[in-house]
Parts: sequence; C-alpha cells; structure tokens
Amino acid sequence: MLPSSTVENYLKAIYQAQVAQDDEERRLIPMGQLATALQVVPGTATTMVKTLAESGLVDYEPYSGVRLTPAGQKLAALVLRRHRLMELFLVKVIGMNWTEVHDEAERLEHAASDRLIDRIDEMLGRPKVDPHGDPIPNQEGTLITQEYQTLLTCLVGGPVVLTRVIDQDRKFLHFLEKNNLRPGQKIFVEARDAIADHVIIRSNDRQIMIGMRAAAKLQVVSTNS
Amino acid sequence: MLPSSTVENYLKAIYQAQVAQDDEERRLIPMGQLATALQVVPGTATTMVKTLAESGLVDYEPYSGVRLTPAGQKLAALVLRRHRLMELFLVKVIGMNWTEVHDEAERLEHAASDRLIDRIDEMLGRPKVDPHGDPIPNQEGTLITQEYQTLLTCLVGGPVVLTRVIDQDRKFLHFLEKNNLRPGQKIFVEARDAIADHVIIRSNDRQIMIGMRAAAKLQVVSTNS
DNA sequence: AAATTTATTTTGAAAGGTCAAAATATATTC
DNA sequence: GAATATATTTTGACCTTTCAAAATAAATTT
Repeated sequence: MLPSSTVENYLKAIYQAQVAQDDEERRLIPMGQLATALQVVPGTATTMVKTLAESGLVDYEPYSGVRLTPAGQKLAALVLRRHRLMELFLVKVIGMNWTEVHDEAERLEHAASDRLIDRIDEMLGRPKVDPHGDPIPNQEGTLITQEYQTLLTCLVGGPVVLTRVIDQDRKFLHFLEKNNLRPGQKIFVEARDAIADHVIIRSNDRQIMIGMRAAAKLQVVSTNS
Repeated sequence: MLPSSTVENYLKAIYQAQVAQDDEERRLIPMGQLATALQVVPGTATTMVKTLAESGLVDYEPYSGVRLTPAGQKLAALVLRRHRLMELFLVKVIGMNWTEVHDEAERLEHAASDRLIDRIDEMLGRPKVDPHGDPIPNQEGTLITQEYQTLLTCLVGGPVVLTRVIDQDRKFLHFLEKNNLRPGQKIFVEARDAIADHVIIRSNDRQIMIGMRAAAKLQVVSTNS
C-alpha cells in the first residue's frame, strides 16, 4: 500500500529532525518535538507513530522517541527529494520567488509521480541543491550533506558566499530577500560582537546587522576572490 | 473552508456529466451515474451528495439526482480549469505524452495553488484547449464549448482536422497515438458504412478502419486545404 | 527522597470518506 | 395492475486522522 500524505509528512519530519541533530548515532526523536514539527497535539503523534511502527517504517520506544528504520528512511528521503526538486523547479521553470515556493512544494510533493519528478530532475540537470541550498537526495534515497561554516563561525574580514539558509519561515526569507541575501550572494563579514549579539555584514555595498540567532542560520563558504 | 479533493472530484464529476448531456435544461444527474463515474458504491455517492447539498454546492432531489448550484458550478469549473491547464503544461513544458498526462493531472489539480495555475496559464499563453482538445474554463469559471462534427457526422470524402478526443482511456489514446491520430492531425474520411459499423479514414497515407462507437469520440472540423 | 514540573501515553469522541448489505422507491414487463 | 427488475437510500460498520482531557511516567527542584 502506498503511503498517505500524512504518513509521508511524519516520515519527512522525523528524517529532518534526525538530520538536523547531525547524528550518525541514530538518536531517538522525542515525541514532543515531532508533534511540534507537525503541528499536532502530542497524543496524535504517539498514535500515528505506533501505526508507523507497525508498518515497519520506524522504531518506537515508548517515553523515549522514534527513529526511522532503513525502509522509513528511504521513503522519507524520497519525499524530501520530491520536495526539493519541486522547489527548484518552481523557481527555475515557473519563475516563482525562492522565498515562497515552500508551501506550494509542500503540497505538490505528495501529488507528483516518480516519473514526473525524475523528468523534472532531468530538466534541471540533476541538481545537487534546492533554492535554499539544501541538498537533494538522489533516487536511491541517499542524502549527501555538506558541512558549512555559518556567519557565526566563519572568519571575520573575509568575503564569503551565502550557500544555504536553514529556515523556511516566510518572514525570515523575505527579510533576507529584501537585503539581497540569497544563496549565491557574496558577503563580507565585517564584524562579530558576542556581547552585542550581532554580526555586521556587507552585501552589495549595503551594510546589514544580523542577530547571532539569525546569523547561525546562514551557512557560507569562504572565497578567495 | 476550502473543499477537500474528494469534494472537488464530486463537483467535477457532476459538472462533466452535466456538460456531457449537452443541456441548457439543467437536468439532474442520477446517483448511479455519478457513483460509476467516481468509482464508488451508490450509497457513498448518496451520502456525499447530501453533505454537498448542505454546503450549498448542489441541489439534491432524492430518487432523482443532483445538479450543481451556481456556487458548485463555479468551483467545479475551476477544478476542471486546473486539470486541463495542468495537462497542457505537462505536455508542453514537461514533455510528457498527451496520452499519459490524465492521471498525473488528476492528482496535481488538487495540490496546485491558484497562483501556480495562473502562472502556468500565462506561460502557455492563455490557451483555449488542453491536449485532448477539451476547452479550458477561464478564471471566472466560464466554459465555452465549441460544437464539432465527429467522424460519424462529418462529410465523407473531405479532409478534416482532428480537434478533440472525447475519451480519457489510456488504451484508447494509445491506439490513437499509434495510428498518428492526435489532435491537429489532418485526416481524410474515405468511407462510412453503417451496416459494417465502421468508418474508413486515411491519415499520413495510412488507412485505418474505426468502429462507429470509436468514431463518435473523434471530433473534427472540415478544412478546405 | 519527596514534591513538583514537564513529557508522554491513554481514553473517548469526532469528522470525513468509504463499503456491505438490507430496506425502500421507482421503472418495466407481462 | 400485479410481479419483477432496477435504482436509490438507509443502516451499521470500518479506517484514518485528529483533539481534549485524564492518567501516567520521567525529569527536575528543593
């Protein structure tokens, strides 16, 4: 039986939580966190996770949390693949703004067939990352995650390129867009002040001050030019 | 509240049934027919139609049938618009074959936002018909249906252009495709024999014999060239 | 370690959509 | 017009997904 959108969303949420806590250790995701991510009440998550466990998609340890089984992990990765390819497609082919493709992709990812997704993948030239710089899992469900510096950890003074934005919140993305901070943009990191809790950067000759919480969401790579 | 996919499918099915029996008379669609179209058991259709009636989307007369209200009709037309624009998009932009876009569009039509659909509409140059030659309702939910001849009613001898195919069955469409019978194709109607129950046509210098049941599904316009 | 707070699970109920099968209307045939 | 056939509706049940609120477990504080 093919999984419902709900099942796909649960798997994806667990997967993303697992990836976020950069663990090779395969830690358990607590129920509360999962419930929050999916915007459901904790009891709902418990119920659902139990049925996922029965389907062999997750391992569930009461009062501890969930973890994807290999089968669940593959499914989850393919959902994420559909999502991210769809986002890139919406930007590159449809011409939507990268700050507003998330919700659209969120729905389309459950409706698009594998054939369509692979066709899109081909059209886009088998891309490695989506418009936010998030890596796209391949057809086998393998995700290759690059480790990047952030505006919080990179060298002060040097020029960097914004490569990945770890936040899908529309307001945040619009703030970035308004300040020309989109993936690919070259940025100069001018100062970082732990006490003042900010980072000062320069992009397109405009100076911007960003709080450290926000700075941590902006991943960059150093550049020499 | 926004309508579920199920509700959208019911409305669309009623709408298409109404359009099919080319009625200005706003006749009722019998429950059995609706149930068959939606591949559900009759009782299910009855239940659902009653809730649609409560939402003011249909008029329901027990033991007689359903009919869309103006509100229901508009919604239905917009679903059909999404479907047909999506089909054309899948053919023109994604490069899928016109014989195989139906099922894909059937799912995507419920997931695509109005913004996406309008963007697609714009990309395609505000098209009037989908890949099967079916007319596309406009944003206001108005459907302009052209009346065509069919291979059953058109003049024998003259050249015609295949303009619309009234059947979404994959097997049938594949048969057409195999015989070069796609919308836009010029065809010569060589003979029609009511007793033998067939029409003989010539397309791309190949002669094809088609049963009258099938011929009635192929709509054409006469051409002088 | 007892008390309290926080997280998780359980229980009971609800909404949406569906089916199987019985009951009832309507239409058709003789 | 009674008998039969066909179409429709009703009833009771089920599955999935959800919530509210009570019960319980685990973690934290004192």
